[in-house]
Amino acid sequence: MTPRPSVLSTADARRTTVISAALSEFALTGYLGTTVASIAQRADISPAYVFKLFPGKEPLFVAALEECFEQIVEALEGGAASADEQTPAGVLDAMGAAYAHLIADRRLLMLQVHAQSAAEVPEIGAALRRGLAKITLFAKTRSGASDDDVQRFIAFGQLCHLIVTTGIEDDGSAWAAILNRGIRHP
Amino acid sequence: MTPRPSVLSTADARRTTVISAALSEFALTGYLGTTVASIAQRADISPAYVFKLFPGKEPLFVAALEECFEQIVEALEGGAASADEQTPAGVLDAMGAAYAHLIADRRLLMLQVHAQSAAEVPEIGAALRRGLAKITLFAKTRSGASDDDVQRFIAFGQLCHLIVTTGIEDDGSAWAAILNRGIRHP
DNA sequence: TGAGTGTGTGACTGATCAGTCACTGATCTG
DNA sequence: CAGATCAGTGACTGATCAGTCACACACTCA
Repeated sequence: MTPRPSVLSTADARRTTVISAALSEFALTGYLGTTVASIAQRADISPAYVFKLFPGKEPLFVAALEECFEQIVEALEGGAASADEQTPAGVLDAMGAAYAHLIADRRLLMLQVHAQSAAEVPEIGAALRRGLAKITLFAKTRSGASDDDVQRFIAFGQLCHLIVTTGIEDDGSAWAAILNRGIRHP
Repeated sequence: MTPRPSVLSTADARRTTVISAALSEFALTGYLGTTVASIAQRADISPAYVFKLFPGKEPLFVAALEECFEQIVEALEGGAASADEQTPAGVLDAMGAAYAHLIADRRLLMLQVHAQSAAEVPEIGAALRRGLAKITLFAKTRSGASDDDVQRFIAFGQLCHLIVTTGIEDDGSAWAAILNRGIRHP
């Protein structure tokens, strides 16, 4: 794209850019559906250099997924901090609202869905479990809610993913309305 | 495989076999990760003939997904019929148990997960919505439960999908135990 | 029996893509 | 300034795969 890089970056700075580009691209087209070339293009570097920064496509996906979960936990932290009432229910609700707000652009949500589909790849499955563990434990310890409530929190998060992937947020038909009940989406 | 087909099948019978093979293969490796050749091999025919029976890979996935939802609704029907008490809660619970039993082999569950990941493909997204609509409406009308209860039914189904794709059914760690609470899996 | 129809395949093609390699040019250090 | 190190790329390869096509073999029925 840019004819010549006027200034060279450090490899670490590039890696950050590439992870961000990878997050966007993988979220759009999934693990197998995304080419390293498309990530490189979004990051404004050559495909060859992507392979010099990361050992392969799979570690790149894992890095993007880890970044994704980091951003989610951050958002949950922020939400919890700004909860009106610091009761278990209040905090959990505020975290739900923060999550709903965070996934407005759908990148973080879609990447999780694609990761589930690619979980047979050992490293991806492991990264998914680590992220899920982080979120679950954080929700539990930060809110102090019961195990049942935390489970429900995650379950409705998954329902939210289904609603978005199927694109029925604004579907008014009877069945869609049942699933959309009380789900926040900005 | 078989050196020569001793007897020819009708195209319709072959189509049924191919759809079943496609269901298994797509469930294992997803939409993009599955080759038509692997489906053909499982169905014991040549890849070329698969393309004579179906116009392409995508319609084949859609057919498999439709078969998947048909089997699920059937199972829910069976479960509901055998409910101990025909109250909304009783019927919904029996349907949950039937679903848990049905997805023991994970093919139907994994195909749904992969379909979510491939929902950007218009025909696949549409098939996914149709199936979800069928299940939701059936759960609602057959059980007569409240919208909230039906929504919860679907949400916990999605949680169940997450548990299976991440493989934490038998994980005893604290966070996994929270998600596994009271989830039936045979 | 022979022509027509339906079942089924081997061998190909054209495109795509992860990953490699030899190389260029910029920056840093002594 | 020398030479070492680091950022970055173009051009390639080897493999894979959806889809095609010409053809072969099996049934059917007049």
